[in-house]
Amino acid sequence: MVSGREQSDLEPAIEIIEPLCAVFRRKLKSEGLKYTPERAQVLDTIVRHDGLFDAEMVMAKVKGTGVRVSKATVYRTIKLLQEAGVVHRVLYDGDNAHYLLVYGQTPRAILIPVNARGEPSSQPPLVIEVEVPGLIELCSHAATARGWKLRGQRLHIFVSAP
Amino acid sequence: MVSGREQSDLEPAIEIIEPLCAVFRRKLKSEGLKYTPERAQVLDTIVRHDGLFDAEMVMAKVKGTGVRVSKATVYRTIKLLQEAGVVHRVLYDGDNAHYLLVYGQTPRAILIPVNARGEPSSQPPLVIEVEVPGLIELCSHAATARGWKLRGQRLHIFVSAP
DNA sequence: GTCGGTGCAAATGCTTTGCATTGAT
DNA sequence: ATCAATGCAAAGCATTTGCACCGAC
Repeated sequence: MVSGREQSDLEPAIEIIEPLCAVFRRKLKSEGLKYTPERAQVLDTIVRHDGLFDAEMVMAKVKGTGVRVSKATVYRTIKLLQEAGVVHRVLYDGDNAHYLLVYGQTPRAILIPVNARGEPSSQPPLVIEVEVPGLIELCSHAATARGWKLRGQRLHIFVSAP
Repeated sequence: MVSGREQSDLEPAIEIIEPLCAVFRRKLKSEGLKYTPERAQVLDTIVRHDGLFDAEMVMAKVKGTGVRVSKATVYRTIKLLQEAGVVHRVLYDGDNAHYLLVYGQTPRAILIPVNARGEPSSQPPLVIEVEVPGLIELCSHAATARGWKLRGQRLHIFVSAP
């Protein structure tokens, strides 16, 4: 039980929307782009959504707010957010792209439900925080040993019903 | 320098094509499907290719062998190979699906070159074997703790030029 | 008042599918 | 001989783009 939280899946978002918004606005300004109500609404919707999301989800949630945003703008805004480093694209099955809001730390792992054949199931994937001791050092070593620089890592864990 | 190997990128494939082919034929037979020259050629081409591949690569390589195989058949065969557990689909950027030949063990990690912005670069990803001590136990624990069974895991390591 | 932004619809590109013909068992 | 497989071309689908009008700076 978490103390002092009324709406557990909304509160965390509120706390981080300001810095994220600041990063986004800074990126826009630095490129002579504009902070429009549509872009604000898309970012807000994404921040309030916990876990992975895709363009369709954002479309649907934005529609609920009364702000009208087109498909094209959703895609265009997500791309801008990626460039700002606020959103990462995560592909975990064959249908469509999913995205992940990141603030500061990159999340540790994604649980991806699959069926017995290893095909993605209809269940949504789950972003989890798994502490893998020494993982970053190990990845960093693997990268530098091959002449690269580590930019990030993500662990995909495929799971099925027991 | 590897001793006793004349064609380093072809030899390993030769050793494993037989068991893989056997698995594939067993799967086909068990479902009343047929082992056709086209399917044989696609599997052979994939086995001879080291690392990740996509449909286009297979198309191009098959074309070089003289056996004529259509795009549709390549896709259909890859799907069958996935069902047989011989090929895994791996998505690492937004353009098209890539696949990985697996025999026995699941490979450890994939190095994914990205640019400074985190976007996928034009460089092809690299399948590497990284030993992460305790990783499987850790994934297994993360899965079972949430009521799932571990089916596999894959580490994506994002790298860029130093 | 200027650009850049938006919505719409058309375009794109990978992947899948319907259908008539071909071929493995 | 039968029933599935193939090739082709058309269909599907997520994502992108061109363009005319709109609005943030």
